[in-house]
Amino acid sequence: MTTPYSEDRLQKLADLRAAGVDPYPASPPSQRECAAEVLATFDAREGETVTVCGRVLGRRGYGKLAFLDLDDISGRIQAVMEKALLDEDSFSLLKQMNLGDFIEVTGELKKTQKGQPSVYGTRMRILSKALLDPPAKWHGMNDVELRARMRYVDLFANEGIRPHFLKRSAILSSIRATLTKNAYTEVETPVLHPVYGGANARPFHTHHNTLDMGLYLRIAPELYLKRLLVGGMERVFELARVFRNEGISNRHNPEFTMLEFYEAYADYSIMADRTEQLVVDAACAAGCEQEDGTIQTTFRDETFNLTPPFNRIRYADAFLEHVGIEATNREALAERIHSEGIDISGEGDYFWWKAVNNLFERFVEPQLRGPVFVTHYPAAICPLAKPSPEDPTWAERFEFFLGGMELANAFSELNDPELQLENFKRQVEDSDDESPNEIDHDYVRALAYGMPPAGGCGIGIDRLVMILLGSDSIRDVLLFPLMRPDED
RNA sequence: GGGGGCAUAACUCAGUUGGUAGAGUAGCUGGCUUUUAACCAGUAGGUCCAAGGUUCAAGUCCUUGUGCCCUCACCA
Repeated sequence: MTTPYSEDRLQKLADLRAAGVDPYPASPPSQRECAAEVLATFDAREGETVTVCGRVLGRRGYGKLAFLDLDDISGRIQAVMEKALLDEDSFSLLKQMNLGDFIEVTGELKKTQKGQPSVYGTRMRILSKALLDPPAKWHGMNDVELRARMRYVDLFANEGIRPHFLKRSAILSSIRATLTKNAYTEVETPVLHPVYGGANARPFHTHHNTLDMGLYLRIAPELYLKRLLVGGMERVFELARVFRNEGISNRHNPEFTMLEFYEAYADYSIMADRTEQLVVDAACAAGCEQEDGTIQTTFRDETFNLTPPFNRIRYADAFLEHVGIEATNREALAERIHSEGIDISGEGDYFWWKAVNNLFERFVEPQLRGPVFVTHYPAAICPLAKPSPEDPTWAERFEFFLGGMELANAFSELNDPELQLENFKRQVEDSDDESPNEIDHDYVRALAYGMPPAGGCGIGIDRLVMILLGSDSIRDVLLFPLMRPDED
């Protein structure tokens, strides 16, 4: 999509240069103030001379007078360009200016006849000449494809987009604050993994030239973060960009952000407390607090009450309620699995419970509007979780559901190196294309040095942001979602 | 990967049973000293996503391809 620059803009650029004006000057404005700051203090400062900068997004011109709307991150301010007040060079510059250009205006704070606080320019300077037209001012840029491909235009042409992404940023800050407040340390672990693990997903492959070795982009930071528990770092978290070579949908992007946090001497239940606090704090940071003190968000036409505490139910109980069969009733389940046309693709516990879980996903999960913690998952499908002491059929694990989506997944972390090795071996034997096909022996060795009992949790941050901001698609909360390149 | 939908000017969109391409905004020219979607007059702007096909004639119908959207599958 090569868009040739318009003739007239190129002409104006040439005219500027011919007049000895640098259209892309190096020197920054010396005493620049932002629009919101000027407007907030306007009444007290009327008559003062200030300098404001911004992108020209509106212009209403007269013969010897023009009104310009200057847009900066804080807001918009009107500059009045009156021939009688401006120096001659500045007034003639108006001719060479287009919508979309960045300019600097110095002038006196004064209200217009209609009472609008404005800067009456005495001097103007071009800061950056735009060669492409901004989208139509009233309609903005609507096409979702264009908006995502050219987010740089979306951000300035569509109202509300910058605040929207600033809220995502506020949620991330809130997460860091909540965890730091609880004595967690933020860490960074490798993105390039020689062996992939910590989740079931197909990885991206890459290659290191000098070492001549294959590498994977991480599908989860889990196994490295738990190595840190072995090393004695008791509370760690990582806001990790992870990569999964899977389908793309309105809730899946090949790279996404996952928060993982691990805490020694904690278990899945304490992690549920932490998750609750993280979600509540993030919701407040996103502005979900209501006047009556409740915390609410509306996502896909459904309103969710995030006022703590969140419900907790057992997997087996939810299963019985929505499927109508005891999760341990093998005979009845076998019949149901068969009648639903679900394949049991192999022998043994793993495949059996995978089929049972298939029923759970199909009949229970859609009912879980949330916020709700589902606890005690079948141990056979939880190779990294500690089996429950009361009944090893179940693992000390929860998944957290909100807005009909799985948002978080947590365990009491398995720290028995021999059991872990067994689980890894079974995983590799049963490898069905999704699960890791190689054993991470270094991780097992780390466990053998002793890992304290610990709880760990992973939260899908993009989905959390979607729900808190009421965005229907993951693409609306990613600045640059993955797209096929357009030909050009 | 399966099914469905969309693709027309820089942006937002019209375009009838197939008959030779339209508007608003942005741009350009002129006018205008209080507008805020400024206004008035004029002007310019198109490989109708691409390639084939049917037809006297295709933006419109058919086939294939490309991109995006929705949906199902997959993604614990």
